[in-house]
Amino acid sequence: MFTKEQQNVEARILKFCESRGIPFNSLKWSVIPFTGEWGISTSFFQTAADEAKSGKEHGMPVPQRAQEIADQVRDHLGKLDGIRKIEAVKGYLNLYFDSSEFARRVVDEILTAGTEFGRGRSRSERVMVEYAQPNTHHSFHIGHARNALLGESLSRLVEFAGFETIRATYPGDIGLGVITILWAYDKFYKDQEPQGIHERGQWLLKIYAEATALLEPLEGEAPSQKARREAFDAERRELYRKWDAGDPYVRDLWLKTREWSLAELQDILRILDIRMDVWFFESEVDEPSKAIVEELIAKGIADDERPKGGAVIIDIDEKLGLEKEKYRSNILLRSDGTTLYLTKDLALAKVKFEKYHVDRSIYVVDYRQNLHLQQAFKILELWGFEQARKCHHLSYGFVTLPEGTMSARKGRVVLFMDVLGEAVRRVLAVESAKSPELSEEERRRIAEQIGLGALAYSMLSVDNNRDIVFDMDEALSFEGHTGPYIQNAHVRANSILRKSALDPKKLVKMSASFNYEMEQHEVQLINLLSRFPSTVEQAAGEYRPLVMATYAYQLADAFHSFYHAAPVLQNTDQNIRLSRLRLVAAAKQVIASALRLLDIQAPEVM
RNA sequence: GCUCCUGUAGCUCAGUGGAUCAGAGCGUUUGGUUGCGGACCAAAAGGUCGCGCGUUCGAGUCGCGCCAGGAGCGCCA
Repeated sequence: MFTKEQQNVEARILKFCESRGIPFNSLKWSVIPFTGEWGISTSFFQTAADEAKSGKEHGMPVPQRAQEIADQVRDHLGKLDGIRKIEAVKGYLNLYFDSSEFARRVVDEILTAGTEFGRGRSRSERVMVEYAQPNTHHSFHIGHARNALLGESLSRLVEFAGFETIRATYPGDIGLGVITILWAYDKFYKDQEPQGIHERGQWLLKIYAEATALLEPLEGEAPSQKARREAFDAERRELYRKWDAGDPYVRDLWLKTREWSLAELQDILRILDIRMDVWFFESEVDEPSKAIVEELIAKGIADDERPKGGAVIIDIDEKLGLEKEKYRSNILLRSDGTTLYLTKDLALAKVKFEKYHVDRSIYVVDYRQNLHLQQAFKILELWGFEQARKCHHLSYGFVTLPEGTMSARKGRVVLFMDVLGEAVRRVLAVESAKSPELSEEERRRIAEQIGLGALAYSMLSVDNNRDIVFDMDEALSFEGHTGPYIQNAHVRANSILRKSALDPKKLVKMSASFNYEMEQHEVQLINLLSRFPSTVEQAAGEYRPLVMATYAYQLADAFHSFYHAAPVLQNTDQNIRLSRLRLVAAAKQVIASALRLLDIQAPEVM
């Protein structure tokens, strides 16, 4: 917002250095750490160090010389337009803007742009984000929720940063796990079907746990037990073979139960306010992926050991000519010719680029699949697929429970719907006391927004590569560094605006000067508001919703402090009152925008 | 054995391309008569940033080596 002033100053510093024979690299500008005033700063340590290296001796340590240069530059610059004060301290040059002018510019820009404030310039690149890849025939748990929230927040960030964004989901609708459930369902529960979308989905998860128990070797099992287990396993494998061969009975059974899971998934995506553009299914890329393997074999990249009773193998390191093991080797087709997860990912990548014409493809998948995805990308490269380099794995840590890893096989999972239910219960307990005037329906709707806000924020306020140990009390906390704290700032801002009895549209058109002695918290709030656009860019560029989560909290924190320190409606000075009302409107706008980028609702009351 | 991730306050975590941050929340302690909504605010206490070398004018931040925890490594996804 003060780029013109900044460029002007930088040009003058360059000229000054040239005239003194001081070596000059471009300057790095940053905001002055909070001092109650707004400005930018740069330092001359690098300049002084460069100078020393170039052999020009001043007989003083670098920091001292940096301070000397800063002093000289300050004197040289003299008085500048739009700059209220220049100071040289500890090797730094600080430029303080005129606070009133700065505040006016920031607030004007936000109110004029509205929801568009902070949006990046539109770019030609098309980005696909793939997330929400739960297996069907299971149920959506809290780990899937982290993935979905992370992917959705990233999508919103990338989109808002100016890229055309395509959201893609890739449910694992086939594979040995799915077949295992089909087998158990057909064998033990044929033709049964519980009522209710979520009940039905969750029931499949129970069947899965039961089935794996039957199929896993037991400690010291008797010969008869072993025989039974092996017989079951043979049935399961046979079922998979039939599915692969397109057996109508198996396919029908598969489609029917798959639909149960998809209905549940769709409902959860609706609850999370996620609208997918593209639905990929593993089963769809199953056949195409076999064709790719044939090509890899023909090109001599993969080795077909099936004639010898083996599988189709690819030794990536060898083909890449690497001495040390890095990508290792893997199986592309089982010895019976069926595909694996890796195989299908090859075909999927091709579809993404060729059918949807994307320029960049982001995979939101937890870090246990680091090697898997590296292998997939490298195989594509070996195959000659140029866009393999445009594939990025957004690796993140997984969600565990205090008692250990979640395991669908062991039935040890925390289901998303259960957490949501608990969240709503907890919010309602607080809400009925705080907002007795709300209707039952309204209260319920807001409770869900707050509960989901708490959950989403707890997931997104931790950096990608860290594991989360899920703790209900922590995830659903409403106080302090939480989603509801931020939502509450939005509600308070709204409350002030509502009580002002001013038409919001009118308020936007009015002007206010901020030409009074501002409170420190007021300046800090404006300072943070001005940083929203650069925060969007950083978060999107680094694929890190955490950056936005941290910002949103800081902004809400600044607003709460402002709220207590600076009276708005009670202020008798009409100029201050109006300036602050516009500031509150701007803060409300940016808090809402930041929350939206985190896939968190911004309620008007709570 | 190889590869990757993590180690910052009692706990959960921030700390962007080095300097102008050793920080936030929770918990603990203390304040905030009516007040724009107390899901809040103000304040106190609390850390050799796992350890050791190295690079640099300067290292939670970069490099290397250890230690500790986690993850992955051919017919699961």
